[in-house]
Amino acid sequence: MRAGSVRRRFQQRLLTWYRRHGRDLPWRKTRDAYSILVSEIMLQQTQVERVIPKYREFLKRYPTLEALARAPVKEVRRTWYPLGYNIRPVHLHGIARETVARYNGRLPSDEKALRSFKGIGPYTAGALLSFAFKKDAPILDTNVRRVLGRVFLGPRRMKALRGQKALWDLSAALVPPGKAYDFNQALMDFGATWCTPRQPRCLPCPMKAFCQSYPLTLPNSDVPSPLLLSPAGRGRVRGRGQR
DNA sequence: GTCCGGGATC
DNA sequence: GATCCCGGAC
Repeated sequence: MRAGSVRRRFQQRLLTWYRRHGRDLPWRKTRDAYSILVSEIMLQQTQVERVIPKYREFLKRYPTLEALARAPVKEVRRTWYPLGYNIRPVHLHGIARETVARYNGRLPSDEKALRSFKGIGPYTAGALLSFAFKKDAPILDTNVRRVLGRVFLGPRRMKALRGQKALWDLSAALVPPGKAYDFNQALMDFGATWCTPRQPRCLPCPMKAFCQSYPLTLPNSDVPSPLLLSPAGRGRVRGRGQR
């Protein structure tokens, strides 16, 4: 199968999967860049279920970037509690103030300016470009890394991977022009709810015909082999992941 | 009780 | 690579 063909099938199948299985999340109902920024900062290292109520509370208290910029940072930290990683509200507040001071209150929509803010790294920049500004930008977080690694590379080439550039390039090559928003949201949902770290749903997976990791069996879902349980075996076992 | 997962910073 | 925080899996 040619690479371009796999790419198109992946795009098409992912978007079809998303129409049926995509999550209904509050930050997908808005076009307001500031609201999307708040959601993305909250979603760094924090699960969706914990973010949802705090996202609503935060936006009620600070409905606009200007309102957030006016607030004392100490109060913003209190509002943030108990989401954790408490440098994040400080960064978010700094982004709001800097945007008011340097960008006339409008979040910049180019990557370089976004990355210049503390608290916006490679992932969040891509998320803002595609989700808030509807640009054809790639994203790469651990969900996406896992999905693309499994489907396009397989375990061998994944292991051989050094940095992340190859996966960024792959993510970029996959974005269907004009559909980055839906496609990237779909990638996130697929990684979070389907192609999960543990017990991925391989059997009903729409990608299994061309997935480089199908069928995936995790080390800890194996039936314990007699070798591992025997006295001779036990002495040589070093935790999970034996090959 | 311990381990795993998860972006950005330094 | 260490650090930040916490929920959930085991």
